[in-house]
Amino acid sequence: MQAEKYTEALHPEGNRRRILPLGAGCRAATARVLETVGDFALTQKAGEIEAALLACAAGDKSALRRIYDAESPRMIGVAQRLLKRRALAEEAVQDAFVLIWRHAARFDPQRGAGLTWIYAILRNRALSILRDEKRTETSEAPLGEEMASEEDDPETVMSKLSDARALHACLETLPPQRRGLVLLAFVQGLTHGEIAGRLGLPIGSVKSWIRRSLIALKECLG
DNA sequence: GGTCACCTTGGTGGACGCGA
DNA sequence: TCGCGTCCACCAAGGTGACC
Repeated sequence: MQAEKYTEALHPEGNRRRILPLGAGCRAATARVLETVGDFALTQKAGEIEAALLACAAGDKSALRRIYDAESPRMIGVAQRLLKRRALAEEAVQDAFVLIWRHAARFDPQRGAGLTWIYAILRNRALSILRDEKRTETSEAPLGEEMASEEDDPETVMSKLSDARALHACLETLPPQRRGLVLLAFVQGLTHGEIAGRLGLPIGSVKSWIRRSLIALKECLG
């Protein structure tokens, strides 16, 4: 497996066990939220990630290592949020880094932020794994479905980034505190309890705010 | 809108049985 | 006796309805 091979290269000591839920699907929105909760690191790091991606495109393996060290814990958190299972989340992250390395040359900073590109690939890979899991559960699933590998193509991923703009616009309509809650829950992967603890709110309020915010987002998206 | 209580779901660990 | 698989109870987290 290429993914396993690459994970070995990234972590020769085999130490891959780290959980730190945090991620970004939309850099601008996330940066604003993180600013709200007092974390400026992401905005500063975004430039470093893009630089590392460009270095990867030039064949610099250490650059990929830097991205892995900086983002893999958060990526696992995001993937785990989607896939529920730690093992699948790690698999998704490994696959994502293989794709990132393979297609780094196609990354275009003019079309989107590096973090956005990385997390779009990760999210897409996680969803593909999720589909595969469901497919194995239901043997009668149609065979002619679109192959996951096609969607894994970063070019396709990049083209889909525009679809996120509608969601981004709808997020903008939410009050900042509500937007922050939604992103903390679904982008950073924090549990309701963690959010409640961090913001000093009753857990019931966190649940209600998230729920009502999601309803508002659904209405906004039509 | 904020909060609480209840229900559902998924993960985890221990107990138990079975076969080598 | 040991290893493995299955079952079950418990717990944490998410979702939802209802009350204030």
